[in-house]
Amino acid sequence: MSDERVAAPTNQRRISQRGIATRERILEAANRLMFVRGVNATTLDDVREASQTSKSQLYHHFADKQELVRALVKYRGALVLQRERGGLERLRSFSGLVRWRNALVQANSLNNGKYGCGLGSMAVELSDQDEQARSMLFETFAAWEKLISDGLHRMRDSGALRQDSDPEKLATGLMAALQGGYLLANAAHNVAPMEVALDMALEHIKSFLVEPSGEPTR
Amino acid sequence: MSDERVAAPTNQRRISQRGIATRERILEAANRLMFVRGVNATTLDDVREASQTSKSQLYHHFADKQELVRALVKYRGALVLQRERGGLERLRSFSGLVRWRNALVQANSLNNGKYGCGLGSMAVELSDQDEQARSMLFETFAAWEKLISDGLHRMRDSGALRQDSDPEKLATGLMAALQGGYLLANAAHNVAPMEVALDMALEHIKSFLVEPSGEPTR
DNA sequence: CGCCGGATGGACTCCAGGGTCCCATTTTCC
DNA sequence: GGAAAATGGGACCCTGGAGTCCATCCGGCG
Repeated sequence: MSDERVAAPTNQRRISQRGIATRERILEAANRLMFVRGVNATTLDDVREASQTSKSQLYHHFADKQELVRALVKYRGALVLQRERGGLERLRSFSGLVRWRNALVQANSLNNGKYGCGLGSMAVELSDQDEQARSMLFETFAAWEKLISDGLHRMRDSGALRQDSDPEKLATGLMAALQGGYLLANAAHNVAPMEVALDMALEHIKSFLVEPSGEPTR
Repeated sequence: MSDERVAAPTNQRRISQRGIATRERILEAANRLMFVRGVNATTLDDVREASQTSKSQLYHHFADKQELVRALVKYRGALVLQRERGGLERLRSFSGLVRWRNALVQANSLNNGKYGCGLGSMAVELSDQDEQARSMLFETFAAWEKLISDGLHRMRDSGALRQDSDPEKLATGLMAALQGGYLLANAAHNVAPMEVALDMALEHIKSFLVEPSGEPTR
């Protein structure tokens, strides 16, 4: 592709603070709306209204709706990774994982399980209709899983996890449990399935601890 | 709402063989198209064309698109449950679970992980925009999980599974792993994550077997 | 064999929502 | 201060796609 267009915030064009702020406001509004209604069910007029901007600004900052959505994928991905970095960067012990699990469950319980995972929902909605979005989401999932597997690697290196454990696979399993948990919780409007799913994954990881701290799970 | 309309295939109105066949053709086409493109990205004209019918027939059999979608939720739910009943009804051993896992993985690998689970995708796409669809999907997931937990109960009763195992929770965990696996596989266009996720869940169940058949997982 | 109501074809309506345009205002830079 | 570009407001255009309508066809039944 010799396409000059860059998904990143316009690079060569002069851009002011005000412009950046507007762009940010649009993304923030799109993020909120598309989180609760889904991408396809959210109209540009909704976004325009919620962001207190106008059509011309939407199209000034984004070529079309697809570009806005792609920008949102980046935006949301960055938010999630930033949040997750906070919770996982220093992961060194099993109890750290439990704390991480609790934070996710609590956050989701505030919505009674509704809406699911910002990334997971987009992945389902977009994977079959926008290859570029799909691949960005894939990358984001990979980065997220890496945060987890890095933590597990640290645990293995420090002797907490058995040498024959496979941090990458454990991380993938945990991520799948998380996403599946989000999905079932959303369908049920209830966090319970998400808890069960995460507990299963943690239990599985626990089984690789060098000295199991007591009984398997609850 | 004292609305008399019933979602079920028209009950009182007389209906001919030909009519039934047409209705079926429409659902079948909608099923196919919406599976690969998603519900919202599929138009009624697409369905009309693919089913070799006409607008008047679509609206003869379904009040509007939403009703068609709800009918599809039922239709697809019935298909999945029927298929799953085949694979799970006689589940009595761990190796039966493994066979079940393999069948799902193989089916999904035919698409390189694309499209995900027919029910899971709908759950994500519809849960936030159609309460009725959401609740039907929830019921279907519950029935599906019950097929699994019934099998696990049989295993527990026969002494294969430990008495202190919780078939319902194990089934939920397995379902979450399956759905999360579908989701990640779809984002990756690759079945691998689904395999890892299912293996994790099976490993977890294995840990409740009365006599573990060897080493934990691979 | 003619009648009736369901089944069907397909043209037509209508509007939500994506996308364009033009002019006003503000900022930036010389 | 003023030209040029960025930012902004919002009316307008236009198409896709949902939903309507009616003439015709068919098949079972008296």
